[in-house]
Amino acid sequence: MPIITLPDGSQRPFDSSVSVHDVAADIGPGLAKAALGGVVDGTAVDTSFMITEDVSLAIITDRDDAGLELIRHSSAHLMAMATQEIFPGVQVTIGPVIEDGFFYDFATGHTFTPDDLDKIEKRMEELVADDLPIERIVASRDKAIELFRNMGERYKVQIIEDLPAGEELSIYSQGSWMDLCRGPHVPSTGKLKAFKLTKVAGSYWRGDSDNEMLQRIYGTSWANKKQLKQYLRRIEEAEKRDHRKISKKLDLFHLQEEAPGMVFWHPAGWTIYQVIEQYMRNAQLAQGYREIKTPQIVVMSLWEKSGHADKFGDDMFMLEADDREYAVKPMNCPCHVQVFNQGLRSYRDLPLRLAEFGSCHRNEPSGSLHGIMRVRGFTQDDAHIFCTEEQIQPEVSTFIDFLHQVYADFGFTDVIYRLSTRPEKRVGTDADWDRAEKALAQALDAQELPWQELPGEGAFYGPKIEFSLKDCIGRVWQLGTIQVDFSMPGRLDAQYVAEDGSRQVPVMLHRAILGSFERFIGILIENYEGVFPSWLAPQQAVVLNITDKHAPYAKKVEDSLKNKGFRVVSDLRNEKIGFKIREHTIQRVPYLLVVGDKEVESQTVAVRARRGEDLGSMDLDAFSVFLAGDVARRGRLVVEN
RNA sequence: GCCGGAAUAGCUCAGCUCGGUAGAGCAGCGCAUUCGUAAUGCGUUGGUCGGAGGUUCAAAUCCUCUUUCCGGCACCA
Repeated sequence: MPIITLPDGSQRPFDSSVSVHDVAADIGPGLAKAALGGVVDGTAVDTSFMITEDVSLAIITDRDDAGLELIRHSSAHLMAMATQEIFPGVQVTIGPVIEDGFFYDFATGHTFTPDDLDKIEKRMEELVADDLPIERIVASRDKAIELFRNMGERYKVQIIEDLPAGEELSIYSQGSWMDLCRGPHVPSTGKLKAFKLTKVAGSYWRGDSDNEMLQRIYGTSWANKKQLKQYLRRIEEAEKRDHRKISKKLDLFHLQEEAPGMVFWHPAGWTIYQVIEQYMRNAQLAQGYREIKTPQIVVMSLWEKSGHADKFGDDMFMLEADDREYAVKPMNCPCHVQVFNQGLRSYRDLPLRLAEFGSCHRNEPSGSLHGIMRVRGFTQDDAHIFCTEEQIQPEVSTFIDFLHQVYADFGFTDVIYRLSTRPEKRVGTDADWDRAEKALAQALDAQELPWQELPGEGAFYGPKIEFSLKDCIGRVWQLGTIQVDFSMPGRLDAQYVAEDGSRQVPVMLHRAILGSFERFIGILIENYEGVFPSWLAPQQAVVLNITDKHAPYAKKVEDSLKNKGFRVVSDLRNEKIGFKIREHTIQRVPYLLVVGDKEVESQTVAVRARRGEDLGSMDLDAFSVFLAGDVARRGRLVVEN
């Protein structure tokens, strides 16, 4: 006699056990048809799930996120079925749901082409039209192994073999096709109404590059065609924000074959870079950092001593001169320890915060390069804080505050926080790690930040917090970080004299806020879609004359604003005003200052914002005050577009 | 690094399937126009088709190698 409690609190008693579908039908025929699954006491289940006792139940339809997840998961199965029908011999592996879609990894000698995707998609449509019921079968582990072995599915067998013995497994079937799967799934293939296969790519079996490569087909799937269309449009729009495209239009930088992964900054891009660097320099000074500059190229023996040669040797650019081996620095830390080591340090000097806009080079794998987000030559807003163990937590907390202040100035709010903890191979005692991880976790918790732990992902020398942001199409990029290091100061003989006169090894905190200027600017471009707030805009205003006779006045306006420190040019070309406005609007110049007879006469400028808004006429002082206010606001307001 | 795709004028792209002397728009340059808030008109320059080999009477087009880029995977100190 199960009594079922629905999300609205109402209760329905039943005489005997019922399926989720039965309950939906009892509520209404519309819901029965729309039901894709259910949530029973917090667990997602199929519509066929039998309820035998008192439970709470929510019916899942395509209006719920959970419904979309079912649709995507079942879409992955549908794709796998279609693929195996068209390409016999293809083996299935895994096919999970991902953001906005799904993928399935196949093992096959055949290479999937875009044409194949069309064929598979077509077959999927047919299978949807057949409205095949999707059924759940429970089998023992041994039976499942036998079943998939007979089907020739070697990868599935491996997956099952890794599950605990004696476990009951579920197998889902649709028509003649079946797959091992935890489920749940939608009740029939007819529930899948709007999907599209988007791309094919390689992927390693079990994510391990030592294993064979599989072929992954990605797809997206939605509740209806309209949603699918909206999604495709959203992606199309998002791709317009791509920093590689915008940088060409705005002439910010370029990359070329002769220097893969290294940026050629153009005047406009370098202006942005310089503004950011100067901002960070001032901000760090205010936070008690001291700026230093250390060598680009250092002999190998230092990298051997620091441990870099051993662990990252393959990624370092080496060179030889006068029979000595050198490496271009991949990181700044060993050099910073050299600065720390000059002279005798006292506990009174701690925490000592040494900052450098350090240019680093790493020979990153060719396939990992990506615009200016992942490059081989980059500059970090790097700093190392030498401190005592007791100072770790306050330093980390202060740092997080500082980072938030900086990100707010750049208009970033959706920060992803991650704490990477001790890896298997590590240095330092467990007690050290306990304290360091706790210090980092407490610093995050103290600010009530939502963070995710990445167990085992810490550096060998200590745990770290990563601060990441997403790019235009949702790829996550790490920008800021703070890492605790118990190892390097000792390896490189850093010491200070403690209060009791003993020699102690300091702890070192590695930290960066922007991460690298290159990646940060890449994210910034995509975030603003090239419409930079005034404080970052390469040109803050352009003076436009109506005809030649207004040129001297335009020049005067330009000079006057330049003298006040603004980035201003005048466009005195013999072109119609509409033409010039169009060009500079496309170039995203925040303010266009038009000068004609009226303005010369009244000694003003007619101000137009890049969005097209007419801000009216102002005299130069008024405009200067206005622009200065705009600049001072930085990115803290949502900018116009 | 691995799997797949791509590379043609400064930019965006067509031509490649089926080999027969390389094309458009924009930009640039010249001339005219002196104009009030997102494209004035006319004329015109410009490419050994990423690079190296090969097949062929003939290669942007077919084949091989290679570089770089793009999408994933792996990596990311």
